[in-house]
Amino acid sequence: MVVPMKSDFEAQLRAVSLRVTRPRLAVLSALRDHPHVDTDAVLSLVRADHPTVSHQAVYDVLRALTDTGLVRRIQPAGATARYELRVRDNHHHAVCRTCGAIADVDCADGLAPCLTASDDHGFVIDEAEVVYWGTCPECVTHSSEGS
Amino acid sequence: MVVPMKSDFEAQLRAVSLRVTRPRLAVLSALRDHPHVDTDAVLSLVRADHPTVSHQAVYDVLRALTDTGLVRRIQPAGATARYELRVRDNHHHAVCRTCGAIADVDCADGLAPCLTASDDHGFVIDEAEVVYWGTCPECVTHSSEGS
DNA sequence: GCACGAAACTTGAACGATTCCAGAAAGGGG
DNA sequence: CCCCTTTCTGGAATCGTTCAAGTTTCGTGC
Repeated sequence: MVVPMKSDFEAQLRAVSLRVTRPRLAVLSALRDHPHVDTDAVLSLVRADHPTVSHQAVYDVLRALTDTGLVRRIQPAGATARYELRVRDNHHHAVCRTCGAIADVDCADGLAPCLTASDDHGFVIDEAEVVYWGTCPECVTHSSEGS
Repeated sequence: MVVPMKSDFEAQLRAVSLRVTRPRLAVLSALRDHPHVDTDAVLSLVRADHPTVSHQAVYDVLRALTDTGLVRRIQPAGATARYELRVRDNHHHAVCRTCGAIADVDCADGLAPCLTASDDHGFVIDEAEVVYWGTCPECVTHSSEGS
């Protein structure tokens, strides 16, 4: 298993000079077990173990973790923010227009596709984010059943 | 000039069976003159000519126009929704992390880059949206000045 | 040119996600 | 073990967006 354990999270936090706190460890654990969850789901998951954690703490923690790069924020248009543990390979996401489900998608062109814009207008680009919009297998099935 | 005129907007609206109303023409004009504006800016622009237009009307119009494909909604993570007149070439956007400025970027690979995910997990993908995150020329200048 | 039904607009309130604030608690270097 | 700073708690405020009721306007058919 390559799944990070509690102690790993502790090391990761210290590595970016963040204090090791219960809420933070709980959030990291929640994200390890449930990728692509939104803030509310994180809160529920965290409270399963630590009922006293405030929603504000979860917002603070998620912000601190995204700012330091431990966690990646995904925010498809029109949906609430979702989070996943940051992994080095820059993979992208397929988002279902119907139910909002998110799946990981590896880069088509090996690494960092389209990272170099043809004409960048002087922008200094550090990341290319790709969202594949479509319909997930389940919703495809359901909609075809209905026809 | 290839800029659409009022009469063109009228034809476009009729083409998608939408009624031709003053608010709709005003919104289209505003977007023609100011690409990448948010709802609030659209409202201001529209009210310059038609002071009585309600904010709700602008939301309705923008929704109707995006639903019918006349207008494209852009919603970078953490920012409010922005809109631009839909153009056929599927171009993408460079977004400044500092000031939120948006610039059009043509596809690096000719058309529709990365539209085919390597493993789509059964998703039926109809669009690949690419956001280039970085720093715009102005913010680059300002930050280097400060150092 | 006029009336009628449906679509669109106005006004105003409600809503959900996120942020701000002040005070209490807890991490961790000395 | 203490103190200072960071973090957390609780609650209110904010922002963008949407919902709802009633009125106006578009555009088709007479």
